[in-house]
Amino acid sequence: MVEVGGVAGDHLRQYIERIERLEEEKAGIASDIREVFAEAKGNGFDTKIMRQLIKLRGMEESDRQEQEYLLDLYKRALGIDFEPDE
Amino acid sequence: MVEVGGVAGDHLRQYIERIERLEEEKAGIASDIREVFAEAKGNGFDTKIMRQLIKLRGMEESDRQEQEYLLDLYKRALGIDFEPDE
Amino acid sequence: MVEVGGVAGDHLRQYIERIERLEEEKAGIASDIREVFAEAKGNGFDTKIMRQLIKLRGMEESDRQEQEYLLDLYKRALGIDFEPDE
Amino acid sequence: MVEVGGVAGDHLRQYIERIERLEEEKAGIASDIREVFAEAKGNGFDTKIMRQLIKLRGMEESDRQEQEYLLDLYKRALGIDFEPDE
DNA sequence: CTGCCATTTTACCGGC
DNA sequence: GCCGGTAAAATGGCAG
Repeated sequence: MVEVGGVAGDHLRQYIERIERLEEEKAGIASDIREVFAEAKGNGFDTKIMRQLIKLRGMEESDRQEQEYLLDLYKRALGIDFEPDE
Repeated sequence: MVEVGGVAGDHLRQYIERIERLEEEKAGIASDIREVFAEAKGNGFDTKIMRQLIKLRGMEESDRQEQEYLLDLYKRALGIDFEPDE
Repeated sequence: MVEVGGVAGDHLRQYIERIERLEEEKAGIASDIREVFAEAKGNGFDTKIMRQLIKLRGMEESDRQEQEYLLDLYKRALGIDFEPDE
Repeated sequence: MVEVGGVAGDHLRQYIERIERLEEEKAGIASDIREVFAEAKGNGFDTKIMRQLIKLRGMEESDRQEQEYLLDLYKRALGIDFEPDE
């Protein structure tokens, strides 16, 4: 890419403007997501837990199992039990 | 949030699904952005510089204002009560 | 706080310098922590799991239970099971 | 990491405990910093402005260099192959 | 595959 | 004491 102010420059500008437009859209959607969380929070839901849930749902089952397995393994290695009701 | 399987559960599900849909859209746009970068790269543009250009353009306003704000605070801290209008 | 360049200014400077010194120390320790993680990683440990473990250990038992309870509740509200071995 | 309760477990425990000790130190210093801010506030200083001052001082070098780097990239992007030394 | 960078998440602080 | 916004940490994704 050598030309500036010429054809290549125009192309560069077009790429950049397309990207900027897309990023605006992306930011708008991120804003929508924040709004939904805010609304849920306003109705008494715990957004932190909601985020955990969404992450779990999005996770491949195998990944989730692998992670649980490792965490359990490490707990054992440390001799921790973390009984739910103790 | 107390009901399970009842009204609250429905609301929760709706929030989660709305968010997941929005996140899909967002991921789609992120993918579009990547494609534009890839195309630009294929035409000989340096994507790293493009990213910096975009970042710079995005900062020009918001960040410059932040800088001015900081400088203003700084001046106030150095010149408190020296200005007539305080 | 009205004087600048006088007694109050000196005090301000001293406070700021004390804080900056403390923040340097803090940054140094943060760096040490990163090093330990890096070493552990080099010996085959999964640092993400380690972080989870450390967080669990540092958590109040009551908080941990509350969080687990809520996550379980929300899962039920969505009708998710997440059986460990299915 | 395969051994549990064996050598690997001991290593894990040692890493975790080292990190926890370091994090305690870090938390202690953070607490010191809070105290200094509190004392300054008690003597009539505005902690928000103090924080901005500290941030500004910290940015002066690193961030200014970043700005210069960005501007340099920018100029290169606008003037590629116009400079003799490229 | 490793390091880097952007995004996301968490923790903190000040105001109401 | 909560809530909002703001800074730090951590996770994930991408380029090289």
